[in-house]
Amino acid sequence: MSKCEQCIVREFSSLKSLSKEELLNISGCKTSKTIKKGEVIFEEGESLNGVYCVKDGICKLTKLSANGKDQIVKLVVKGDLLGQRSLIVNEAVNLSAVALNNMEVCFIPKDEIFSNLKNNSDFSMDMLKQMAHDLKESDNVIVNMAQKSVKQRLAEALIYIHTSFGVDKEGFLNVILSREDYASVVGTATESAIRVLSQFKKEGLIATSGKRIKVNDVEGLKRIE
Amino acid sequence: MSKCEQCIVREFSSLKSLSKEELLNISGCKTSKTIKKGEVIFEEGESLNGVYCVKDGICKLTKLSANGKDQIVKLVVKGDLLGQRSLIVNEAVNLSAVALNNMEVCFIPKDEIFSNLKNNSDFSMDMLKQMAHDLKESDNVIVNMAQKSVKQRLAEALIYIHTSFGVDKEGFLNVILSREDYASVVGTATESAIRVLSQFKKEGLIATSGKRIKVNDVEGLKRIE
DNA sequence: ATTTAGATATGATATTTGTCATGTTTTGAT
DNA sequence: ATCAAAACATGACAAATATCATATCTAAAT
Repeated sequence: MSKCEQCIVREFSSLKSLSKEELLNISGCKTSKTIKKGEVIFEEGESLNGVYCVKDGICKLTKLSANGKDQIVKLVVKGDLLGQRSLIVNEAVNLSAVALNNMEVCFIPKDEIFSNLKNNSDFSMDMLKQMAHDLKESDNVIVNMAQKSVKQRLAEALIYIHTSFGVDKEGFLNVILSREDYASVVGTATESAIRVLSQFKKEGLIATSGKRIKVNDVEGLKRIE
Repeated sequence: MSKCEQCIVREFSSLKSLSKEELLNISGCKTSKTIKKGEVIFEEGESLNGVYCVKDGICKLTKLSANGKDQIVKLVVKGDLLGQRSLIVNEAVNLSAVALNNMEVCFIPKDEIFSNLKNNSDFSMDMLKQMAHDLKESDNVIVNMAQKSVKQRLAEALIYIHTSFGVDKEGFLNVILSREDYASVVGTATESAIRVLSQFKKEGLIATSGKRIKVNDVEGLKRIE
């Protein structure tokens, strides 16, 4: 079993303040897991007995709305933890996590996290910082949802994915979402998302090949009203 | 100067895990402040050197959107802390705080908070819990904004204010918001908010007297589609 | 290579929401 | 009590978005 201490992901994650001994403890009780594209890591309402540390791959966090549609609340990458929020308040998770490509995750049991929170104030602080950051992001999302048009939201989603997750050798976005997923990110009907993407394509702001999307003109997307 | 130890607000707030000594320290360096209805406590972009503990009154947290409209992100009551998020990540505040009625707040300097975070893991834990809770709330708001109609959002806002902040002897909501504020809570045009409220009134779901609103039929509001 | 379900695309139309104009009511200051 | 400014209200219309229908494309399974 690989050691957490040597995991490249560690330096990006909230785990960076843990000492060698603490990391060894985690290594000893963690379980690695491979998750295939499309598979569910956990589902809204489930109780988790620990957190997942994302070693590789990308997943979406979704929440089921009253009208039966899924809303994508966040995209999660390498280095992020999954499930820490619900662990801390000791509740069932409020979001579902679904892999968007093949993933490598490590499951770290609850007790391990709590004992480190209790004994290592730097770790607590990092966790606090992570949550404070997430909270700020959430505030931004709320304002965007409330005040911007579908076109603007979709343009921003494309820019966000472009800059945060990067592109492959051909220039296509590394994160591949279905049109339905895009609709679910910006909170609109699938047809509306398709229409707006078609328009962006006509205007040369993006190019597509199947479900792969290439962002040609970030500045142009920023100017969308 | 009044002592934090005796402050009724303490038991509701994240400060509840602090020891007598820690509270005495805070008492010694805190400053009490009276804030009048409509006054700004802090503005988006400002740097805070501490947090505000709300002793009495209600305020709104708003964020200016790119189109120049304010979005109300959260309503804050007795017992809540203001500014802890920005303190923890050491950034300027991302929201403005404006009093909705006369308020009593205490300002607690940064160092005091940090030293307690470092030395009292229960306090850190309470802070984490508070943020985890806020994060869950934010997720819910995001989904509602993205998936529900203005009518539904306004109905839910009324229910939320009704149940969370209560009513006066005559049955009117304790929190008095202008129509513009309601629009800003649900993310719509002021005229739209006015129209929907008028409709709710016609349907007998609410009653109004000036800007005061009485919720007559919570169940009816829940059924709004 | 063929099939076929699912995804993407687009038109037609309905519904929701925003904007502008204008009138009325409320509120607070004098 | 009076007045002005702000808040509230409502109509008419425009724009954005959703919904339904249907056609085409794509990718995975046989």
